[in-house]
Amino acid sequence: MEQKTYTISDLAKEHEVTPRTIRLYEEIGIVAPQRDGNKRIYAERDRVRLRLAIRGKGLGMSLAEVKELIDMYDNTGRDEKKQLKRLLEKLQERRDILLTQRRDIELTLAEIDRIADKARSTLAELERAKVN
Amino acid sequence: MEQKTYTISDLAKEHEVTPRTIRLYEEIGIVAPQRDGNKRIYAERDRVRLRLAIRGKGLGMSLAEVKELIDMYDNTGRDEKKQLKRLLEKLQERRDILLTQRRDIELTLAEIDRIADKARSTLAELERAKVN
DNA sequence: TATTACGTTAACGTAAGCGTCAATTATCAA
DNA sequence: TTGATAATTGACGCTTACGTTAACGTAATA
Repeated sequence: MEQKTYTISDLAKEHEVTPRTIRLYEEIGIVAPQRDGNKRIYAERDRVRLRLAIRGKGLGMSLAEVKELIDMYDNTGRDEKKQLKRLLEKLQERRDILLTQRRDIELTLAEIDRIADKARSTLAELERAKVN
Repeated sequence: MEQKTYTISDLAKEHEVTPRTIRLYEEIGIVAPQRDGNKRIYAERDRVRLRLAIRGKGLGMSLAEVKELIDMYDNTGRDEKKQLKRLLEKLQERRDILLTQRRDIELTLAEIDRIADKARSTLAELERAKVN
């Protein structure tokens, strides 16, 4: 089975980030491309990890947190009990944070809808009053 | 109706931030306490805005974005059409972002549950095998 | 009165997350 | 061969969001 590969600008365009960003993520250890001379060759695995990283960032995680979490995704299997327990703890922590965030999003969405409704009705009044 | 007021450390403790943070938020315009001599006196309005700010931060907003959004919460009423339309646009933008975030949270939660299940069953196997 | 707690401003420090050159190399089409 | 295009490695700079002294004032309490 042939592996599909990507250049840095392939991934940059696809994810709407700059190459600089991807190189930074490599420095941190989020991606680990192969080399063809001095060109970086990214595998599907890198692509997935990049996507996960960007998603995590969008949720407010630091790159360090992102790396930790993503490494865990890859890490399943062949682990000692201690590692596995640690993994489960970490997952639980992140889960709690995500649940809090989801709740905060619901709260904020509700606020926004409330404000928007108000604004729309005020606007409608102005229209009726012909205050253009 | 008497107004309840708070000191900076009241709010700091309640929201688990340092006074330094609250003073920074004042500089930015998120809160605007009264003064008693050179002591800051926070009203309920400040408390609400601080809470909203912290919530927004937890969702990955910058303080500038937070301020913009919070100001809009306060701004309803006595507005011209143009302002109202601008407000509605901004609310829509933020709404879209929140919906994306919510979806990303669902995706991440699903991933976490998948990994956790796997880890738990691996752990159970190790237990059975008495590899302690 | 001395201590403790809490408040103030001012200023420097720092980690994160890139942007932005600069100087260079490699590739590919015309 | 000559550009044009894309890639590379530094290296410096910048913004955000605070932390962390320092140096000092005030107010209640022992």
